[in-house]
Amino acid sequence: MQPVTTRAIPERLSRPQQVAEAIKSWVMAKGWRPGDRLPSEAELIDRFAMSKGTIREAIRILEAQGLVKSRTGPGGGVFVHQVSEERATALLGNYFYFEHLTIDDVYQIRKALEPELAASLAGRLSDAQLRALEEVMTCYDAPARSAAEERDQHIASLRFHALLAEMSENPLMRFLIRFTANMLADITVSRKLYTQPNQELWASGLDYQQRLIAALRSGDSAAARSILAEHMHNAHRLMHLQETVLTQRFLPESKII
Amino acid sequence: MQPVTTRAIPERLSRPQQVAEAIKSWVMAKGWRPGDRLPSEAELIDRFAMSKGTIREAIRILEAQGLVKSRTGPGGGVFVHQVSEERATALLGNYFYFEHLTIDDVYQIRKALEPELAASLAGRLSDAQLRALEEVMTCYDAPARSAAEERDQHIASLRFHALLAEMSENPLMRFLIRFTANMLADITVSRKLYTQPNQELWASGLDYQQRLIAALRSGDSAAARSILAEHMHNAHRLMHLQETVLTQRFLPESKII
DNA sequence: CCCAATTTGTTCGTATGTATC
DNA sequence: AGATACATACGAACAAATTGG
Repeated sequence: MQPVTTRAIPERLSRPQQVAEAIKSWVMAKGWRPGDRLPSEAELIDRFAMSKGTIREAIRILEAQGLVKSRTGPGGGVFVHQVSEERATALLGNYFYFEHLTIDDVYQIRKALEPELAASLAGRLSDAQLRALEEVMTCYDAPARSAAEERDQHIASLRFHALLAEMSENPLMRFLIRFTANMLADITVSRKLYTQPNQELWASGLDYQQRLIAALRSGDSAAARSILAEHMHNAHRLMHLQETVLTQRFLPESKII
Repeated sequence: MQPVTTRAIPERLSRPQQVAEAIKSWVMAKGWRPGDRLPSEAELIDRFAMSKGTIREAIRILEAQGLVKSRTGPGGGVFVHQVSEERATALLGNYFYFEHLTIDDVYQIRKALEPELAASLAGRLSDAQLRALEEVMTCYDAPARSAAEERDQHIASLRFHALLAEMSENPLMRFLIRFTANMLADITVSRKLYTQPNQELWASGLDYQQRLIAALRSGDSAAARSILAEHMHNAHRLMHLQETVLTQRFLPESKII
């Protein structure tokens, strides 16, 4: 038997990673905010006593995380950058490239969150906001007559929900609603050819947005909650009838509802 | 007046970013899975006709996103890697370093998700899983007598919820419950010195876990839902009494409940 | 234990591109 | 147009880590 040399944890970070972490702590400690400029490459090389290549790799790491952006030219350099919603969505999306999600998974979350969102917004929206919601609704006035039309309506519906989320003051709620909407928008409908669009089902949800906006305007949060809960139930059922499946792919950063 | 050359969008990607995206598409197209080896640095240099430095920066970008890992030595190379929950948590946490979250924000989500989680698990857990939950509960048998003890109980409670989430078959639910728990664990309790721990409040929630486990065992999902809803309400109220505040910092990848 | 092969990791000098003045 | 200040890119050499003989 050999005496096993227990290597505490072989999880040593590469030097660029160490430098990236160091810069991150530095930014935090100094309280630098988006727009502030980090020291130039040359200064970083001095301060960390690392070569240009290593420093550059460290900066790439931070850039990939969305924390900095760099510009060339005079007055250029590396700048602290607020992580964008797009970047955060893409990065989290990568996680679910491997942890496969089903339609049911996404709808379990939507069913829990969306009614709560609606309830929390009731009576708190301005006229301008309510009008903006009504604006997005226009493409709903008729039931879909083809699979393609139905899919378009679904996408439009997701946009409506994303807009609603945008009106929440809760950044986590905003992000999650929009993230799940993006996951659903990024699907392929592989419906059997003989399946007809289910008109009654959409008809039942046709006026839900009018009713929702009325509830939001009057401040009836219980009504808003139940209207959205009912709609989620219908939408989920419709996806099942369509035998919709989630595609597996890395979300491009650009694509956002 | 000069004829302005309208640069469509100055969002040109740097070459390492282009290479990183190309590799990502390549992995997707080839259907490579975690553990599969990418071509060696030398081969990538040939294939993309880029310098070593550029290729390495591209690999660093993918590594920062958690998509690949590289090892030195013979048999080494760059390998496709499943994005870990820790990495995903850290990356999403960066987003909320700038989009400040309040306790209320996090609890609005928890209040919506946790009862739904409990309901979905009722009647679906094995005896071993139920016993594991009972195991974690043990540190709850007495009300806290100091602020420190109360905080420890809170952390333990978060661990209980994380364990419960782990039993869900919904990867999105699993991630979100654990993410929010991590956000809450990463706080400082800045309580006024003269504030005493609120014993009645904890006492009211003392046996909630026993009742929850009973409901889970018997398959009573309505009961499970309402028990957890009630507990969330109490926990949220307690946090307010403690004047707890969320700290703003970049979450280290290691720290997971 | 040492040596050799393989692959990533790091350094440095130089040159190029880009934006500002 | 030219000078300046900055990031960006390249190439060759060397270092470190891992594996197998």
